[in-house]
Amino acid sequence: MPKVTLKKIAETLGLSTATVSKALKDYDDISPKTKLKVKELANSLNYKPNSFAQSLRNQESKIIGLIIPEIVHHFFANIILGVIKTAEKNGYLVITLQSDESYKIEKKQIELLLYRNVDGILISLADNTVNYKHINEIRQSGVPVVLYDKISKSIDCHRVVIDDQKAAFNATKHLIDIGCKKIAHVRGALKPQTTIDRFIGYKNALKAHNIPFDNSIVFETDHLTFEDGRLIADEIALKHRDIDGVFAFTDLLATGILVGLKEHGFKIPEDISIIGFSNWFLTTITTPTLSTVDQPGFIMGEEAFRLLLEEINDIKKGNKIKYKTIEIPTEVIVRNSTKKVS
Amino acid sequence: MPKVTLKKIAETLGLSTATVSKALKDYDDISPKTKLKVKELANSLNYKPNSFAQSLRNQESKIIGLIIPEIVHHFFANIILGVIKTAEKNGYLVITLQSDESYKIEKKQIELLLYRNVDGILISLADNTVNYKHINEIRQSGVPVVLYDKISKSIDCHRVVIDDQKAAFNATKHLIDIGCKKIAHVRGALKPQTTIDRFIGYKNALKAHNIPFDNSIVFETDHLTFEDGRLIADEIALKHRDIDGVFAFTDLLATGILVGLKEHGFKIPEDISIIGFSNWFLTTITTPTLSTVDQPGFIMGEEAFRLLLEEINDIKKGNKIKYKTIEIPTEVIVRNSTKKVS
DNA sequence: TTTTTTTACGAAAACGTTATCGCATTATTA
DNA sequence: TAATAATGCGATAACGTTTTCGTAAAAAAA
Repeated sequence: MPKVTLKKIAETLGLSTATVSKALKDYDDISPKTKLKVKELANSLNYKPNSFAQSLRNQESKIIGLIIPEIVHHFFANIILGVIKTAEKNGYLVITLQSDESYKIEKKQIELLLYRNVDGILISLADNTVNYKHINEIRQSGVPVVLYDKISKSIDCHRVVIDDQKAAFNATKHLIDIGCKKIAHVRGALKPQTTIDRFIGYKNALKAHNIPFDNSIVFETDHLTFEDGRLIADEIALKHRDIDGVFAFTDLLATGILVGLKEHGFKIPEDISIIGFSNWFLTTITTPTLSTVDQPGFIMGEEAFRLLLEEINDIKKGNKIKYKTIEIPTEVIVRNSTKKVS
Repeated sequence: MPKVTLKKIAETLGLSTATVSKALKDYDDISPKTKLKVKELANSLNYKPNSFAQSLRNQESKIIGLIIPEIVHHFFANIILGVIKTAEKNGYLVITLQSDESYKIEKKQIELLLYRNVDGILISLADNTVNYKHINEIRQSGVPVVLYDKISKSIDCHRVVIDDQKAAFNATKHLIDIGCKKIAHVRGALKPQTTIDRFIGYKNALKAHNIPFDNSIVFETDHLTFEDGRLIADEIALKHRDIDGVFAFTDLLATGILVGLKEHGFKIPEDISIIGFSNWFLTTITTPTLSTVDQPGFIMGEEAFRLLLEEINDIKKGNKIKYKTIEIPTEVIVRNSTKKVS
């Protein structure tokens, strides 16, 4: 299987590689007959241009990099899908890497991607990333970056996010609307901005509806696991039986709480309503099914790629770039774990 | 940010690009002093070789393609992770694509990857792929392919699989071992080989333990969904109350059955034991937690990449290749949905 | 017919790297 | 001292493509 190149086609046809190249690209200084001949031969030989040569010549790879903190995760898997599918439609392929939520790995992977001359990078910052030199290095090498989901406000670039405050506000408001009076919040550690924002949204909703904020029913946990959810359920059953609504930071946590409370004999949603966050698949198979806030990963991935493409093209055209932050709307999904108190 | 190339380094140092290139690569016909000078300058200028030029010159991309039927899926996400991490360790990056379980898309994506001159392709066949011309085209173009998970025995290449028959045998055997006498099997449609193999494993286990096979308690469903599981639970509750064990084709199905049976008042595992397949995350959060068969995605991805790399290197060295099929061991994970009848 | 325009193609450089040779210069041996 | 060997570097071609520019030949206009 000898590689078929422009040169080979040119030789068999008695033309120059220049002519062949132009014929295939429909340049208008090539006669229709020549074009036809060339295209026919190219087809029959199953000619595929060598993408390295093209990339080298055109200074673009048509490949972008995607850095994800954790692939095995419903939300992020959806992001990958959104990015990949949109990229493919636009003639781009995607190299995916997982940072394991580590700044060090994130940094190394960025270098890896730059070395491969990707046309752009999509990145969701690792939780322990607090230093943005590595991101700025990307920009200095002229490669566009778009931040998605876990962003930093101190990096000037396109961003795709959800409004965590608003989403949390609406989740809490839903509990209030169905009649909950004593609403707990279960959250993670302080670090990621999302934790803070959802907490703020929760407090804002209480305030907006004249419900006093009570810090003793804000539960903090480090691990955001199912098991942690159960432990918090124990605590609620033991010390806070007057709670009638729970807004949890993630669906997994919410599921743990749900199961834990059921084990303590609480009826969900009759005794306590529970709402989670993210709309993971598992929320559809709990008993009762879990109300949640949909965090649309696919759309976020889609939009992130679109923004990146926009910037790539703007750079090509020499347009001045005005960085945007796109906010993807979230939606409260009401299922059976929250119910109007009648 | 002008690109720093070999030429630039050569010019500032009064050397030729050839010398610079060789100095950086520690050729032994370059003096130590020159090497030092070159490396220092390269470092301080933050020189990164242009990977297109290298690829063009060396005829290798150090990129492989990975085609997955469905990314948003616990097992496949783990495969991606296994591939990506192992590839990264070995200096390769991975372009991931999703075939949506479609032969047509799969075919198009293979072309996409070949056009980009990937050094190899990892692919799990789409359920509706019955024609293997597209796979053979990969091989004809000299690019190695490794099939993983959903393979075809009629394609001669490296393969990574689990032994579905053995795994299903062991799952069923586990039910028998704990004392189940009337064991149902819930399976999918005929098409994928996995369906057939697990069914065979189930039957073999019955036979090996002198339990008569009863086709009326083999339930077939098209969708492999949670909801389908519930429907089958209805059927069991209605017509087959003597069943004391269920081996389901997937964890999701098993979860549906578990929930459905509980709603019908069955105690799990006291009345009926249930075992699923794949060890998805959700099996750890059902009540009771679900016994299952671990299908180790990460390891499969890891091994698939290793085989691919082996073939890439064998081709380089001109070694003759003997195709292997690696079987990744599975393991029955006993949780609370199966219990010894005392 | 001659001049001008149009048409159709090719030469050549460029993208950045690598590896084979060959050739000076210096060091070693006779 | 002369012949030989080792050392250190550079010229060059090659990987395959794209695009600018130049130039023949053919067509149109004079």
